[in-house]
Amino acid sequence: MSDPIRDQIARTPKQVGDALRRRRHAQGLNQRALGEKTGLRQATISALEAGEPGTRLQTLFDAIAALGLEIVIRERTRASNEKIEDLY
Amino acid sequence: MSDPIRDQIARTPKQVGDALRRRRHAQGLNQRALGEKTGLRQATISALEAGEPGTRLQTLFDAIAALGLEIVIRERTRASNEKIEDLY
DNA sequence: TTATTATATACGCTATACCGTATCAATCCA
DNA sequence: TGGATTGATACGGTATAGCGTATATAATAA
Repeated sequence: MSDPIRDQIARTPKQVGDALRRRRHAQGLNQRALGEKTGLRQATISALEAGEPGTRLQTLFDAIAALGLEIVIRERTRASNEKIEDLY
Repeated sequence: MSDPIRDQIARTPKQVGDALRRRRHAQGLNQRALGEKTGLRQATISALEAGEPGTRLQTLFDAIAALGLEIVIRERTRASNEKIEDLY
């Protein structure tokens, strides 16, 4: 089964931003460094991590790639429902 | 482990679009119907599925939610690398 | 505290998403 | 073959992302 530690479920841009920020910190990078790896401004990384809903998909995938991540699209599960709700 | 049938790996907006289109078809919906569920135009669904890189994150999550899906962010794996490369 | 680093925010600019509406093109069946 | 459905594309409009640059605030270390 999937790894609940390293697999981050996201249903909103905000949750995506939070997950990316955790990954970036785990790699010891600051926003400027990630910006350099992706060709994006530090301010753009800031907006992405803040969960700005208007962020472009390309911006997300630029960050995903630079952090060595990938996205999985799957059906919502009961288990993941519960975990998500715990966050509120 | 994760389900390779239902879990769709995406590293690009195009792959996201392809995955969403498969899910929509599996649910017997057309773009207009999904547009109504999400409050988006049929043309916007078309662009999302076409993998337009400028698509807004909110648009993605509107569709994700309407299709009963969720996103997982995880580290790239060797296995998933191979699967992705097989597509080309 | 003070210096340093990290992140958030601002301004003017260009590019483009998404809107409503409409049409065109392709696919599907009867 | 021909009508219906589906998806792609167009136009003028408004809203906003991301740009370079700069600064302000926040967090951390000395």
